[in-house]
Amino acid sequence: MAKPRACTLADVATAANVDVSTASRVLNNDTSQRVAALTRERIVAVANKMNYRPNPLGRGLRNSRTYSLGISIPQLENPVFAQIIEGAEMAARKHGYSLLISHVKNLAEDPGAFERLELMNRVDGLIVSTLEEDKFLRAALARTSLPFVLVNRRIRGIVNSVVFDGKAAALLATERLTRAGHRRIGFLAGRLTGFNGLARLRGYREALRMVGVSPDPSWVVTAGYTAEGGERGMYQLLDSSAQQPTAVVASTLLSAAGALRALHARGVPVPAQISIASIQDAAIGQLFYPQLTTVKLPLFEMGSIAADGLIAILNKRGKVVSRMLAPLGLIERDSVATPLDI
Amino acid sequence: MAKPRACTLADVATAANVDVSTASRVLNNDTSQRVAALTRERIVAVANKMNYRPNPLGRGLRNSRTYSLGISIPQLENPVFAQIIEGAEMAARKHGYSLLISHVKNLAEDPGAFERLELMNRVDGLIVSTLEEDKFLRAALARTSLPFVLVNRRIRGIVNSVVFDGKAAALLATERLTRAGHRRIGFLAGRLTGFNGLARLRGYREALRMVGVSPDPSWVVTAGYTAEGGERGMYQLLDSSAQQPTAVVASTLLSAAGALRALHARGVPVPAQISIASIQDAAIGQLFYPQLTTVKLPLFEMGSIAADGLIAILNKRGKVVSRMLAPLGLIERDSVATPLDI
DNA sequence: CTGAAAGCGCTAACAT
DNA sequence: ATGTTAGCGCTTTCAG
Repeated sequence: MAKPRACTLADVATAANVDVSTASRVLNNDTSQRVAALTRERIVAVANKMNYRPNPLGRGLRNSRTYSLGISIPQLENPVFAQIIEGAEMAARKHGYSLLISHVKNLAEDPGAFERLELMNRVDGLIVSTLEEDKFLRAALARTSLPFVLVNRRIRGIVNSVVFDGKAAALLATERLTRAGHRRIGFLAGRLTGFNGLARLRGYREALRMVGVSPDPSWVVTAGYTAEGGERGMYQLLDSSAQQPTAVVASTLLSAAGALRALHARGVPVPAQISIASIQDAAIGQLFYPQLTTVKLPLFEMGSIAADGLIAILNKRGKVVSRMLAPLGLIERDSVATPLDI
Repeated sequence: MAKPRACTLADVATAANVDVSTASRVLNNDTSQRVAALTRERIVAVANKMNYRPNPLGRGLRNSRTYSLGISIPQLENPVFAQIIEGAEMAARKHGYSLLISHVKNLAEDPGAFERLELMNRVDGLIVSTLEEDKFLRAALARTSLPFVLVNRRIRGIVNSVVFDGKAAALLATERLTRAGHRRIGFLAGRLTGFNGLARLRGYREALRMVGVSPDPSWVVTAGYTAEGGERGMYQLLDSSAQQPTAVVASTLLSAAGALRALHARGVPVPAQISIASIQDAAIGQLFYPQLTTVKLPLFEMGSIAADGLIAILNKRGKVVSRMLAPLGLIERDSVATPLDI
């Protein structure tokens, strides 16, 4: 109802019969100087009644801060990133920060993306989620002097990062398959280099070793982070191996979906002939056919921890944020069955 | 490479041996006062060399503008909205604006969402995409004095809106089905009130009339905008009608996906026994099984036109933006076949 | 054609 | 315990 006329600190101060500086002190809980309890209450009351909101521009100009964080996301259409964004947004808002979502499609071709966020948008810090190779990420990061934290990525020499335990996640997914009786299990890797790719590969291998299987190298295939990659990878698995796998672990939801598409195209029944378990979950996992059995990841938490940590660093309340979160467990749906030939 | 030291207008002015006011005039193409061609070139050259970017805070404080637009989105996980966002972001960036994406889940429970965007984030204008009922939307809009444009929504008394031609889209989808020979066609409506719901319903009816069919009311079912809604709607269609439809038009991708799930659960083969055509397309349309035949919508364009128009209004270069865009055509995939009983 | 100066809203060092 | 003041970076009268 109340027409939100721009109400400034000066308005509040006048109405409360104090100087702006006093009002500022009170409203910022400045402890360095005491102010009479009565005055304080009066100011707070007036500010509330007038629905005062500090102008982030004035405040930002003064403090050289914008109270906004940038989050760089590689795929807007991928629902998995929506969870990271939601987590980051919630945490940012809790601290009075806002979140600028930036769709950074290709760091290799556009290495100035972060620099733009710094120079043009003046965000105070960066939450970086990316699928790019290390060298491109490093190059883009080198162009900015902004504090940042990596989400779902760990690279040498960069300490601020929030990741999930990829090995544990892959182990969970693969174990689900071995538990069902599978022994010839394919692996759709995102990439076979770097922390993320390697961790998941190790989890996959360990789960196989635990049941006495030494994985055939031809079962491991690079599929990238798209449905097309998953589809190609699945075809490769179907065509190349003498001993066709009876089950597949997919590194991401999208590659699992792509694999499903390849399987449908070939008329391979899932899970009757080939089972699939995916690392990563999102609501659409329930919309594929069959509905995907997945490992649920703490994506929301990663986003919120990254934002929390970044804000702590900005406010000198923290020095680093380096976390590895455990997967949230297995979501049993319909893409896993016992192998035919057991 | 270049460490982006914060370079201010004063720095540029000093380096170019002019006053900040002159530099400001040149860099803003201020035509009200002429400045020597030589000085102008010198300033521009220096600004480029120093990689000068105006500080949006200083500029914003002075002009009471933030040069940022807010876009309110009801579902972050729904890939369809990603296209609107991308369009809006592109257009905003082209004009030097940035886009603040705000996930507004529930306007009914949180009618202050837009007001917050105005007061706390100080965006200059709002692009509003929502699935809420008119009255909640109106209530939330009434709380803010920001200029706004509705995307994918047209309601009485509000002129700024960018929509697609829902009737044409529904017609396209339904016609695809009648062309295949279907006559008993169900319709999963989002809602049966308001511009959007009604337009699509009309398109559906018209397509049926064109082949001499008067639609049975029991074929039309309200499914909302979620997969769950689509699933429920499909069950309803399957169970309630004496004359079960041989095909279904879904108002949205998500409701189509939900319908698919219901059909799979009942063991109904798609498209052999029941065909589906969906209004709305996104990349995941190719990941469902069967891959969905859809009507492609100008979602990206709607986002960019909305942003363009809003910025024009903010800069007094325009008064209103009111557009209805034609659907982008039918994407033929695998969810439509000829009916069994023809 | 260019410079000087005020002021947007806010905070913090410095008075009182 | 509270007020005064300067200044963050920018644009825009107003002078010259």
